[in-house]
Amino acid sequence: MSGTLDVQEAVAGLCCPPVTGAPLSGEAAAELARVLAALADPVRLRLLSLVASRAEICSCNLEGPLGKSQPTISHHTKVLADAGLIIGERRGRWTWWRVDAGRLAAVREALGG
Amino acid sequence: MSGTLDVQEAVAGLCCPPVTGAPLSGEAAAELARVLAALADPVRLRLLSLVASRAEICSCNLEGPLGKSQPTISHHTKVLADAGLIIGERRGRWTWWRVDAGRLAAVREALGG
DNA sequence: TACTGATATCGACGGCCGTCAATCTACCAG
DNA sequence: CTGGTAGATTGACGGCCGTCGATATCAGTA
Repeated sequence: MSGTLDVQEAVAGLCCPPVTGAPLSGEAAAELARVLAALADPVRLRLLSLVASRAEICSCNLEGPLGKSQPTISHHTKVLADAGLIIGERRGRWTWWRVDAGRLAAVREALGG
Repeated sequence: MSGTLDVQEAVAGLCCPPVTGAPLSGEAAAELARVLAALADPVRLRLLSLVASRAEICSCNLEGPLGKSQPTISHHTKVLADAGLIIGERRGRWTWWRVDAGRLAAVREALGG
C-alpha cells in the first residue's frame, strides 16, 4: 500500500534481504538458515507437498503416504510449524494442517525472488 | 523456445515440480533437499551473498569477512559448488567464484515460484 | 467415571555435519 | 630447481538431527 514498503514487507516474519543483494548480516543469515533447515529434509518436503495438495490435511493422513512412524510424523510437523511454514489447528481429536503460503513466498524472496 | 517447455525447463539441473503442486516423489524430494541442505547454513548463506555481491570473488576475500579458517571456507565453497549454486574457476594461483543465478532461480521455482 | 483413539512428548541410538590443525598439491617468482 | 603462497584434502572432535519404542496428554464416548 504505502510507497515506503518494499520487498521485505511481504516477508511474513522473515526479515532477510535477498541473498542476491548486499552481503547478509550474521543474524539475517541465521534466521534464513533456520527456515531452510526445516525445508532441507526429504520427508518434510514430501509432507509439505502433501499438505499443500489440499486445503487441509489431518495428521492421520500423513503417516501412510510418508511411511514413517507416528512420533516421527509428529516431530516433522512440529519442525515445519516452528519454522512457520505450516499451521496446525486442533479440532476434536484430530489436528488439521495447512500451508502458510506467505511464509513460503518469503523464503523464495529471501532467495533472490 | 518450444511451446512444449514449461516451468521445469528453467530448472537448471533440478527436476523438481513445485512443492505447492502435486505431492513430491521420494526422488524429487531427496534432490531438492540436497540443494536446500547446502543453503541451510548461516556461513554458506553469507558466503553466497558475498559472491553474489560482485561479478566474481576470490577465495582469499572470503576468509576475512566470514571469520572462518581457510579449510572451513574451502569446505563451504565445495558444498555450494557441489550443489550447483556457485561455480569456481581457477586462474593462476587464485580461485574465482560466481553465482549460478539459474540454479538459484530453480530452487525458488521448486519452492512454489 | 472409565474406555478408546489421535497426538504429543521423552529417551536413546546411530549417523551426519561444521570446525580446525596439519598436511598435501599446484602455481608462480627468482 | 627452490622458495613461497593459495587452495584443497585429511583426520579428528563435538554437537546436532532423524528415527522409533514407550509413555503421557487430551478429546470424545458410553
